[in-house]
Amino acid sequence: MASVDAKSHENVSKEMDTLRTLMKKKGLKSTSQRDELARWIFETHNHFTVEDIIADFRNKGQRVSVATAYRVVQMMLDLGLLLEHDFGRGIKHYEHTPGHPHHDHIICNDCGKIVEFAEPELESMKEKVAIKHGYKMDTHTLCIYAECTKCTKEEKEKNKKKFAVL
Amino acid sequence: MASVDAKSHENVSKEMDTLRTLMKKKGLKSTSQRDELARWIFETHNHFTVEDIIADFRNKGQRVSVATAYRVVQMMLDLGLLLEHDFGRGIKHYEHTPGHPHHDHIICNDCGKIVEFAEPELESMKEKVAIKHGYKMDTHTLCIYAECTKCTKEEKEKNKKKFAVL
DNA sequence: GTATGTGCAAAACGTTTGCAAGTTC
DNA sequence: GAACTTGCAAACGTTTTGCACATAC
Repeated sequence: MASVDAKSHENVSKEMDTLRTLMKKKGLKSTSQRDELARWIFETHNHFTVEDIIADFRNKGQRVSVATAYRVVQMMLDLGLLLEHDFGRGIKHYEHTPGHPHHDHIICNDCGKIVEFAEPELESMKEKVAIKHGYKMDTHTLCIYAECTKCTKEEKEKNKKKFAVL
Repeated sequence: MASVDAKSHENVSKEMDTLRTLMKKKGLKSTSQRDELARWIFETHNHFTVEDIIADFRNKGQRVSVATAYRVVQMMLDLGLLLEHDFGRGIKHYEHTPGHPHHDHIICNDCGKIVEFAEPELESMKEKVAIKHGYKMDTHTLCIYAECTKCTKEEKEKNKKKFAVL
C-alpha cells in the first residue's frame, strides 16, 4: 500500500529539519521512535494508513508500538505536516504535505484504487463558492467515486456491498 | 441533531410508497420496525447519524434496537434512498435522497456545523474532470472545511483537536 | 530532576454478526 | 411452514487511554 521513492531521499532530511524545528518550538522532545516514524512518513509518497506503517516496520523486522504510531501521526497532523482523509470505509488515510500541493481524489468504487489529480480551475471555483456562502475556506476535499477501467468483474462483485458509499 | 419538517408530511407517504415498491421488488418484508424507521428518515431533512435515530426514539419513549436501525439504514442505502457521508470524524452521516438533488457541503472546523450548497457550474466541472482522467463519474462528494462566523472562541478551543481533519 | 514520551494491555468507539425466537407472506 | 426479520449480547476493527517505566533536556 505504501512505498518509498528513492529519488526524493534528499528532500527527506529537509523535511525532517522542518519537523524538528516545529517540535522544538512546541516543546516536543525528539526521540528515536519519532524520528523513524517521521522519516517513514516523509519517504512515503502515497496515501497510507497507520496499519501500513506498522506492517511495513514489522516486515523489516523493526518493532513499532501501535500507540506510538498513532501518536506520531496525530502530532504531525497538529503540526500541519500531514493531511487526513476519510475515504468512507472507516479507515483513515494520511499523506504528508511538504512537496505535495493540493489535489483531489478519484476513488474506484470497485477496487478502491485512489488516483490524484490537480485542477486549478476547480480550486478557484471552490474558493469562490466558499466566499459566496460567507465562509473562508480552510481545507477542502473532493472525492469523485467512479469506476476504474481496469477493475475485473470479480473485484466488482466482491466489493459491491463494501463500497456502497457516496 | 435531526428535526422533523411539518410541511413535508404529505411527501413522506409518497416516499414510503416508493420504499415499499422497491422492497417488494427485492422480496423484502414489510415490518413495523422498518416502517417506523423509514418514516423517521423521510421526515428528517438534515444529516443524521444512526445514534441520532436511536436517541430520538428513546426520547419519545419508543424502543429501537440498535441492530435494526443499522440494518434499515443499510437496506435503504442499497435501495438508493439514502446517501452516506463520512465527514471525517469516524461517524457516518446519512441523508435521504428523494426530493434532495445533489449538493455539496461546507463543514465548520470548529463547531462541526454542516451547510449544504448546490453549484451547477461546479457539478459540470467535476464531470468534465472525471472524463478527462478516463473515469465515468458515479457519485462524488465535495467537503469544504471552513470557519463558520458564528463559532464562539470556546467552541473553537474545545474542538481544535477533534476536528483537525482535511 | 522534572517534564515528556513510550509500550503494554485494557477500554472505547461506532458498527456488524451469530443465533434463538418471533413475524410475514 | 418456509423464508425472512428481530433483538440481544458478543465480536469486530480501528483508535485512544491509563499507567508504570524509560528517556530527553
